[in-house]
Amino acid sequence: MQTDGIDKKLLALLQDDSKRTNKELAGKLGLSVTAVYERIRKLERAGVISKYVALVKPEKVDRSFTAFCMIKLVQHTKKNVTGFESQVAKLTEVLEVFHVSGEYDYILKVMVKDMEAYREFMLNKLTALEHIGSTQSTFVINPVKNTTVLSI
Amino acid sequence: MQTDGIDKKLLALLQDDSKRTNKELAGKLGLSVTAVYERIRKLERAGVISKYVALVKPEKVDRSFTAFCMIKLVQHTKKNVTGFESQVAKLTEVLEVFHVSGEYDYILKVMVKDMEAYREFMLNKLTALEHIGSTQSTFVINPVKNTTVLSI
DNA sequence: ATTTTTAGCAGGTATTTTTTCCGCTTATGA
DNA sequence: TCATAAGCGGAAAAAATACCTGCTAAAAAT
Repeated sequence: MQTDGIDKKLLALLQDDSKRTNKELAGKLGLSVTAVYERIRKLERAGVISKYVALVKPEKVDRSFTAFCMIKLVQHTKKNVTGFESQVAKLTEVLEVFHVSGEYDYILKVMVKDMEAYREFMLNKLTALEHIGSTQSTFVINPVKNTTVLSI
Repeated sequence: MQTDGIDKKLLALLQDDSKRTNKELAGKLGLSVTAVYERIRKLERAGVISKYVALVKPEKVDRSFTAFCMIKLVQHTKKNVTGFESQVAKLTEVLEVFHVSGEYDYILKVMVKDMEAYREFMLNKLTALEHIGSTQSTFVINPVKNTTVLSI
């Protein structure tokens, strides 16, 4: 499918606040409510919009300690890779996992309550996984920006 | 405010899919529609739920090339830091910016179309910023997990 | 060049959902 | 023990979504 300028604006608005009503969107876009409705349905069906979610403030639920954990595997067999990936993806403290180029194999973004919780996470959850060679942790001093918005 | 077990379940459900109706939530939680409605309002007012957003699939809008960019500043004066932070936060290609401990000062998550777009971004946008000492880029080979859900 | 087809949109309506109101019950504290 | 407040359920009102019909303009076909 192709997205025109109106679709781009619509996506920007919905990425910023998905609770806007079709009426409000129609006003901002200069369209009728029906037109907005159909454009949104089309974007959903095409998979451009993958889901709608509520975002929770980390500090309100004791998850404001963020760390990046870089990981090297011991050996890169296919079995090791898929095994490690499926296991690490299950850890709820780990919000993001990326297989990356460079010195380390994986970058993990981990969110927990505090340093003590991070220590426990490393000890009992992460290093309990098989195939891990070495790790290196980098701690977030200040989250300057953290958005889900893709500017299109 | 304090959140009980039902609130935790409710937050889990809304973080997964904010389009669930109060009726559906009421069924899953064993409450009335009104009770669900009031719990959600309370979580919103307390700032536990910060916002509702639509998530867009990167590959559908030509933003599936992801890189982490580590940055060192030339000098750590307060002016440099706040200047750099406010400028880098404006770049739409940069979804996340963290001031971190360790060898580098900042970690950026950058999403663009492809390597060529990344090269242009580095050349024209990022290194155009003042105060940057050195950078190091790490490229994502495979995004294994990428969620916004805080498990509470 | 003319007709046919299709895509996108507006207006109206039915359906669903959200929001509000009211009263009941239970826990809390004076 | 009584007063107060918090949380909940049910019902009604308000609002939003989903659907239907028909119009128009652009694209495709003859």
